[in-house]
Amino acid sequence: MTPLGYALLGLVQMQPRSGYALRKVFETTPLGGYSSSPGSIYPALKSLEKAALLVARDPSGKRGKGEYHLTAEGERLLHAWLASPIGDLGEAMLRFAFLRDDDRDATLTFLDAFLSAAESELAGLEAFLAGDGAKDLPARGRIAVEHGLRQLQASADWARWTREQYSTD
Amino acid sequence: MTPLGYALLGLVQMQPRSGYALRKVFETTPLGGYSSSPGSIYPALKSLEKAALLVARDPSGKRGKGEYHLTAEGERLLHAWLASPIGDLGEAMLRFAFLRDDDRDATLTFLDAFLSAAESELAGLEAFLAGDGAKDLPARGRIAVEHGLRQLQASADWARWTREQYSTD
DNA sequence: CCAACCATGTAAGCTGTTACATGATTGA
DNA sequence: TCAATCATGTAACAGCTTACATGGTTGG
Repeated sequence: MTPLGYALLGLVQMQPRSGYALRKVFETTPLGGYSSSPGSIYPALKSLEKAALLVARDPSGKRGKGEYHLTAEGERLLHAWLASPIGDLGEAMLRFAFLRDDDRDATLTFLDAFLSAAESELAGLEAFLAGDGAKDLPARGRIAVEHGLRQLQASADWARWTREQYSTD
Repeated sequence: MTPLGYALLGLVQMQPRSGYALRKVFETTPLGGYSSSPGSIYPALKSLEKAALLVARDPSGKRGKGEYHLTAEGERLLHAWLASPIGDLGEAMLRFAFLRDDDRDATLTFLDAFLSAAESELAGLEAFLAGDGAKDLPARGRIAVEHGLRQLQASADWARWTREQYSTD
């Protein structure tokens, strides 16, 4: 399963949509970073259908092939993904976008894990700068790494800020 | 040309290196994000060689195939890339890492362009949040977009901070 | 001498990009 | 009626990932 696949499952879970409607979401929102154009979305939908994670139903009138719905298996897979340990921070943000709105516990757990991951990556970059590995990079490389540090700090800040919004205690 | 290709050209321009040495750089620095393992690097080197952007020379002793050097064409292409207009910010950071250390003008030009690009993306995200496009995203989607805003702000801050370091006036 | 590292590759498979193709329907 | 948009696809190609394969050399 690719990120695009999970994004499609997540959008369909929010509400059943046709392939075209899904395509539009990617064209008109920042989700667009995960795809572009029919050439990726339709084949991806087809493969999700073949894997029995989605089904197309109820063509209204005779146009198109109807709207996609999650199968039980698709739902299972989506939730497993949402609950899986955090690896890549970018993928984690995609997951966050599809976390259930009402599940405060899952949200807080996620944010804690996200924060840990960001802090651990931060520590890694700092160790790299402190060590001698940086000698293989050009002089500008260190400044580029500084950019990475700031990005990770922003991620960590976001996690702390968001956590406060969600914790009622 | 892929980002990996440019990264290889840039590293070779810094100093001639063998395929193995290049591989090590990717394994031990944050540049690793652009590649992984022999399966991508060696084929990429081969294609750069076939395109006459790199040549392997001077096998010291009989081990390996020697070190890669830039051809005139390779150097031309690398510099064209370094000077090209900024599209993707991630790719732009890779370029920054390989900008010539002594070229203050190019650096300042780059940083200005980078800042503009970041600010323009910021404006885009803010417009998206203000508009009605956000209705297609789940509730958490807006908070995820907030993360994107913070990332772009961090990029813009980095550019301003770095610009100050480099401007002597 | 044996493990670790030097050093380079190949092959299968999946995904995504780009570009093209098709036909229906709606609004001006 | 003509352009735009709805709606869905296919085909060629490039690139990366994973996994496997192969030998030489150095250090303990």
